[in-house]
Amino acid sequence: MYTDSTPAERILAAADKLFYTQGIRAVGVDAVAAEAGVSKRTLYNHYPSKDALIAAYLTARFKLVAPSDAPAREQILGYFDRLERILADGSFRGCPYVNAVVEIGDPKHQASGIAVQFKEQRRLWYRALLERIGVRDADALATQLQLLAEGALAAALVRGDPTLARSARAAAEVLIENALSPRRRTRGRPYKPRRPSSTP
Amino acid sequence: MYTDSTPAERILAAADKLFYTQGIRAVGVDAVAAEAGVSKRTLYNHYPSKDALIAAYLTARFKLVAPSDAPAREQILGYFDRLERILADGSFRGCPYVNAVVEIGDPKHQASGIAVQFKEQRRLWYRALLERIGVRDADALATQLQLLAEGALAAALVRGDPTLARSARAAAEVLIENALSPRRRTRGRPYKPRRPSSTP
DNA sequence: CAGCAGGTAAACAGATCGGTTTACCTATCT
DNA sequence: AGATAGGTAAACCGATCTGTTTACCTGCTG
Repeated sequence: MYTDSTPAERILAAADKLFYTQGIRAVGVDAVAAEAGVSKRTLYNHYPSKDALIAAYLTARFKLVAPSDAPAREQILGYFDRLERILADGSFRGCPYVNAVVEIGDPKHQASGIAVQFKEQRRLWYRALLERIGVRDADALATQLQLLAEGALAAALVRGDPTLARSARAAAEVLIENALSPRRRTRGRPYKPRRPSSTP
Repeated sequence: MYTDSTPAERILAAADKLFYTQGIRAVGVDAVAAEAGVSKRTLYNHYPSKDALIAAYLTARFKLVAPSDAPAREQILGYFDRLERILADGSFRGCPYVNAVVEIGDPKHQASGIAVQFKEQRRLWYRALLERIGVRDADALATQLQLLAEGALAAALVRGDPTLARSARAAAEVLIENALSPRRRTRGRPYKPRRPSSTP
């Protein structure tokens, strides 16, 4: 398995597959070595510890969104479309960074730092595109769009429903639209007398 | 510790504390028994297996949102305010249901079903309130608000930033507002068939 | 050809896990 | 008083985990 590549590459590919699909704690180094078709000794020659292998696994997942010259708004919404396909994939098992933080527990672990870096990098990707669209407060909106995507990942993991990406996309459209249109109303909105609460 | 209560209660309280703050897989049954001030034999008398204890732990966390006769909109936004306090708490460690699904991995495990039930129950709570407000498509909006809350939990776990709850709340306000106001025509922005973009 | 870097296979060490068993103890109820 | 239910404490079992070690093998390269 994973022939035609260096041992280090095969080990990393095996770790990626097993760590993601089965969980970091559920997979032992023996299983990674076996999947890579490599002896345990060789694995420890390339990665001094399982923690180092975990860090390498997370760093290798650190892929930038492919740059595109499509309209910024389309790029953002296209990301949510891609998300739906990711959620529908049978091997989807949540966000690898969130999972790593959950599984490892220790916030001092290197994995947590890598996760934070990844999330911030992606947030800046949103923000740059939103600035090109010319929305109000691109920074705050970037955070909100990321919350939607993050929520879709977590919720789809629990529910197994890929269409949640479409819900997130629809919400993202509303938020972007709102940040484009002229301010409509001040925050403290007048109190509307509510109906008698007798009937739920 | 946990005196003045039955053994079963003490065991459950200990499991809740340890499972949530340190993770399900990181905590052994010996640790739970010790924390509960109970022998391992007694623990297994009350819960036949660790899996059963996990299920009991998740079920016990199954708390309804306290019913209130405050205006529905206030209740929803108040929930996001409470969320910020939860995220700011030093012992916050993410959503216990998502964490359990991630840590256990197996979708056939009882814990997954409990998690799904909890999420759906909460979604229905949103939906009932939204219907009282009289928004368009309360069902879809309930899902979206839940995505925001879920995203805030996951993002705050990796970033450690409680103000993400405020970002989620602001987004929720916009979405609710949008679902209340009469349909707006998109300003000269005709629908364009979306084109899938490439890799993450 | 000699040497060596880097590989395999497998045993090993020490720890921890879920779960069981043994032996003993103590409060309560008829 | 004596049986019983339910508790403690601790040893034990077999499996599994990370990481190390031993012994051997193989393909380059000077």
